[in-house]
Amino acid sequence: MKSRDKKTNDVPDCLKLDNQLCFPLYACAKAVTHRYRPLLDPFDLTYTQYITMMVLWEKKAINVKELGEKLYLDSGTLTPVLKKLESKHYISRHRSEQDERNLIVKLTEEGAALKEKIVTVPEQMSCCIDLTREEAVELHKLLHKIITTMK
Amino acid sequence: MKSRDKKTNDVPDCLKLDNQLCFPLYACAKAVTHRYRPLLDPFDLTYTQYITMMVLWEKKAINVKELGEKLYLDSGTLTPVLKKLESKHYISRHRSEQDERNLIVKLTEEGAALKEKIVTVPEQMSCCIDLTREEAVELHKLLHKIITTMK
DNA sequence: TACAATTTAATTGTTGACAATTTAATTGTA
DNA sequence: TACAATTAAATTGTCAACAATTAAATTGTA
Repeated sequence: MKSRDKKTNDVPDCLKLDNQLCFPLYACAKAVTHRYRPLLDPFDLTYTQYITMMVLWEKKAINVKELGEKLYLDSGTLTPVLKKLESKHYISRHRSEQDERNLIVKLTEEGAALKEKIVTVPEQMSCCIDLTREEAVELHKLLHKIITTMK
Repeated sequence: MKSRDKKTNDVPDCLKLDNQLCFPLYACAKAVTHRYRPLLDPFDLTYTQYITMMVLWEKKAINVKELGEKLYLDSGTLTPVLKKLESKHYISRHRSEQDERNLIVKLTEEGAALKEKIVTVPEQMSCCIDLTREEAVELHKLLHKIITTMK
């Protein structure tokens, strides 16, 4: 029924969009990110800028490399994101004095203060993801399993 | 333990990257798409081009609107993707004679032939996603639940 | 110490994603 | 029929993602 050669409409099952795991994953990630937009607009943040801020709320100072490891992003993506956040006065960017290769990113007061206002965002998001607590935990577990084995 | 106000390191739990569902989703989708790259390179296809071809292998002719509904993409994304696929001679693009607003996308012979060669790709992918059959089914179910409730 | 190797960010170039707008064709209706 | 409203795709502009390369600082070692 699900072998490679079994065909309906002369396409192997494994080449059908809906039989793949990757496509729902891709579609779902886009749909969720999309939902963030109206929630983040009032704070003048994009989703990528938001997750960058999340790292900083947990860790006041961090360099680009370490930030990239947490977010799975490289400096090519992060440099412009960080410059944007700096221009919004949410973060500061300075070279480390010990090692000038490192760029240290820090929250500004304004950036730190944002944390208090923005807690409504994850609350609103979890509302519109219509899963039970158990389903959410299960999904989280499965996603992490893939992420760790992929790395 | 997981209330909004419960804090460790003075960040509410709900604002921690790893407590969110959206971030693992985003990270996982990127990791999987990334894995496609070396598999698709020999066919000179990007992931987006690949899923576009998948729709066409199932449905020989389709217009941009319908294609966009299947892939959750708009014409702003699809127009350049389709032009690229056309330049690679995998598809043809023609206006419908009945309604000139519609652009009809069709497989070329070369594009149709690609299907036979590319079946190894989903096979290789399913190998490197380290889930049991049951886990994969469960993940698929959960993702679809989110996608449908989000739309 | 000198200089090769490594490390860190930034830059460049390509592709993707999407909002907002534009253009052209078709449909609805006064 | 005339023309307003709608529809489909393309265009424009912005941000994101990532490979590959570059520039600068640091580290390792002959």
